[in-house]
Amino acid sequence: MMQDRLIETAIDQFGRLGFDGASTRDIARASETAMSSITYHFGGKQGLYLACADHIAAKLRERHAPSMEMTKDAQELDRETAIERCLAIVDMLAQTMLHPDSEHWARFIVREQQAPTEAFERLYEGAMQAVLTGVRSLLERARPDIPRDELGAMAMLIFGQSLVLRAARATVCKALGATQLDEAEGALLRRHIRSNTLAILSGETQ
Amino acid sequence: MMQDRLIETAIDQFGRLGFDGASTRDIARASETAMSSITYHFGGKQGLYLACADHIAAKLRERHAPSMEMTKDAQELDRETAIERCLAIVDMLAQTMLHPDSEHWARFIVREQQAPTEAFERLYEGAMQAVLTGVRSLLERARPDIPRDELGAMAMLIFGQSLVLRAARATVCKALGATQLDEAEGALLRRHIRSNTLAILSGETQ
DNA sequence: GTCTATACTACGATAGAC
DNA sequence: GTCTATCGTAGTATAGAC
Repeated sequence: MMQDRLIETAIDQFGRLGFDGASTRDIARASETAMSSITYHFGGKQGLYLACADHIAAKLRERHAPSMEMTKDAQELDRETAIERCLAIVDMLAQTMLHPDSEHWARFIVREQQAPTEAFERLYEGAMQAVLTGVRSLLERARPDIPRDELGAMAMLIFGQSLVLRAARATVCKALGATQLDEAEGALLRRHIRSNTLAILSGETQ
Repeated sequence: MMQDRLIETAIDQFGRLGFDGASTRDIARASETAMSSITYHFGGKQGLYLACADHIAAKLRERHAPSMEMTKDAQELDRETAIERCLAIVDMLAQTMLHPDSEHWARFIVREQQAPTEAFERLYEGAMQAVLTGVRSLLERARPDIPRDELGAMAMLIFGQSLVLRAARATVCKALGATQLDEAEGALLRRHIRSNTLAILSGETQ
């Protein structure tokens, strides 16, 4: 399908060059079609951009479906199980950030975070919101000492350890003395993320 | 000075729109000068871009000079003092990420992280490297159980909690149910960053 | 040093053939 | 549904007046 082909290419180009930097000419050429196909299928550059956001949200939702399953019965879990599930979800997120496939669309998302447009709403409501809500309900069991309205903040701070692997990838590589993050570095980082998160979640219950 | 005026405007525009999205016409107009001033002072758009990176590095270096002072004698510190200083530096970083002034240049940096150019080298060598090295030496005292070649990774993961406040600002706001991060949200986040980091640094020494 | 004027290139959108 | 051709706009760079 030509539409998917265009979207895949566009996510890469938009992520790399930004909305203005990317050119519909180049996207069409790389997809081996005419520029006017974009007008036909998506109505224009803006329409293609939003279609990219929807596509990414769907991928994300699919990828984190197993994590979501683990948060369904959060209310009934004991503390240790809740902690263990949090660790599993955080590790899943870390793996996503380390996975080469995430390179293209992660750039797209990070860009939207800086200057949110309608595309960010689609990303958030289409995928992020569910993960955030799920983890929040697990944190409620794992850290009953924390007020409920502060759990969202805690979730984001914990996620930060994983998100930094994409959002500040260049610096992470420098810090590790590596040119890229492959199997060895990934394992090391995941190990530390796990033990750090465990330390945080095992914190005082008062 | 017209050069500074152009740089300030350019950091904002480049950060917001990316290298291609920003236009020298607009930057010149917003700086109330002619477009050809950019050619004269910086040689062209690319030169202006690199000058922005140098300017940001200098600002960062200045801002974190006190933190750097605290890492000078890291070798001689006892564990508790090393931990306390780490917490202070991490809090300083969090404050930087929360400070409204960082909005403009933080966007610039995050952009460079995604697709590093020569500007990233200038940012890293001009400012980030020193902070990273300093914190690594503190971590060596705070967590003697961690192999030395893994301390860079640890530093970045800990920083991640603060960096996420800029890199994923839009999602952080959603998670807090806020439209922006002001005094109240900032205090809450800093408090949790501190206690999370303390939990991590107080970890097993084997 | 700073301006105006201009040359040249590339962009997105669209009309119309097939 | 996909192509080619073209229009109008906006980009950077540069030459030359002051």
